[in-house]
Amino acid sequence: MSSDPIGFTAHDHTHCVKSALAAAQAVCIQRGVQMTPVRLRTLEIMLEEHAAMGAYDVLARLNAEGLGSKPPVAYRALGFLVDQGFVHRIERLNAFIACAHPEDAHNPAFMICRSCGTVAEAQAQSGTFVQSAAQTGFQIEQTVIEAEGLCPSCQPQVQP
Amino acid sequence: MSSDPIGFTAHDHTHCVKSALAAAQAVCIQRGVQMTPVRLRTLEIMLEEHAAMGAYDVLARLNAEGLGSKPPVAYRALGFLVDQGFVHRIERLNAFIACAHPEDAHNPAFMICRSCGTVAEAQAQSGTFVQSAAQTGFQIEQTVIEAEGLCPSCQPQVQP
DNA sequence: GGGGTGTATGTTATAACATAACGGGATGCG
DNA sequence: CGCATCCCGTTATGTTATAACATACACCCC
Ligand SMILES: [Zn+2]
Ligand SMILES: [Zn+2]
Ligand SMILES: [Zn+2]
Ligand SMILES: [Zn+2]
Repeated sequence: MSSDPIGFTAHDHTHCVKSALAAAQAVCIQRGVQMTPVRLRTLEIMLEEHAAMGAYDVLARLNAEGLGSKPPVAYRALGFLVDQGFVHRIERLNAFIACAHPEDAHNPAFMICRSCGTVAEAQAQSGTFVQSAAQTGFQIEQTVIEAEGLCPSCQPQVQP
Repeated sequence: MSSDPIGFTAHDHTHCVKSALAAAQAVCIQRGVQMTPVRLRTLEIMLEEHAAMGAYDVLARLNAEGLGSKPPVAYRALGFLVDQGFVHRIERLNAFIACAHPEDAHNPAFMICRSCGTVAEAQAQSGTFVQSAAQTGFQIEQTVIEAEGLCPSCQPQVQP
């Protein structure tokens, strides 16, 4: 049983990988899309790592297991997982991360620590930005909400 | 006198380039930083174009005028302009765009039309996302707010 | 079984984006 | 002058992403 950080708080992590994989497979069956070995293993890697990974990092892991060595292999698997909502893309980092709560559809938002690189997923709420977009007649299909800063662990301590 | 789209509405555009350049130069003097020829011309290009441009697009324009042909020239000039707030980076597009209202410091937000590529700049307001970030103790330094969708001109018309 | 269709993979090559590192010229200052 | 700093130019390389083409396989229909 491992205890790894998710978000910025520690949590038991071993079982959630397995359950997330099982849930994803169930969703794929329900949607009539295929969770193939490469896609499944890619998702498993993302879940185990539980951190932002570049496509080439993922590719290296896949390659080490004989599942493909060329960029399109990783990009296609990641593209599928992003389309299905199991993985999110972090534009700011040109990287990917497993969804922290894939239960239901959502607009993700991220907090990226510039010091330790940890990425936490939150919910994006519709603020005045979305309202003003609607006012101008712009039809939003997708939003990118990413905040960069310092996570609690990386902030300078006030009292020594 | 030209009339080009800014945001999603037409507007007179000729004079605002000159005034924005003058304003930027004044700000540089005030801050004690140098608005050099390469930087100035880069900003002018961004203002004239008034659209998201890749660094290599900018570089091509600079090169055509003998102002530099190698990537670092463009990236350095753009980096300076971004640091000073005259230009914003669009993460989603790996591109840059001149600030639409550089008068005062602000957190920009963007609406990106996936059909025609137009990018409009809006103001990012602190919504519940920022609040929840504060709750978790995350200290935000910078935000990326980008919406992708269809601009008014590119939406399918309801009535023929 | 043969033939058509669609999806997923594998592979090559290249496009597109970005930076490290070095050297040189201008400027300012003690 | 000697030195620091900033800006610029260039070489080389690193990093991220996709176009384009070929192959494999499952599936359905006849
Ligand atoms: Zn998510
Ligand atoms: Zn941190
Ligand atoms: Zn702006
Ligand atoms: Zn449009």
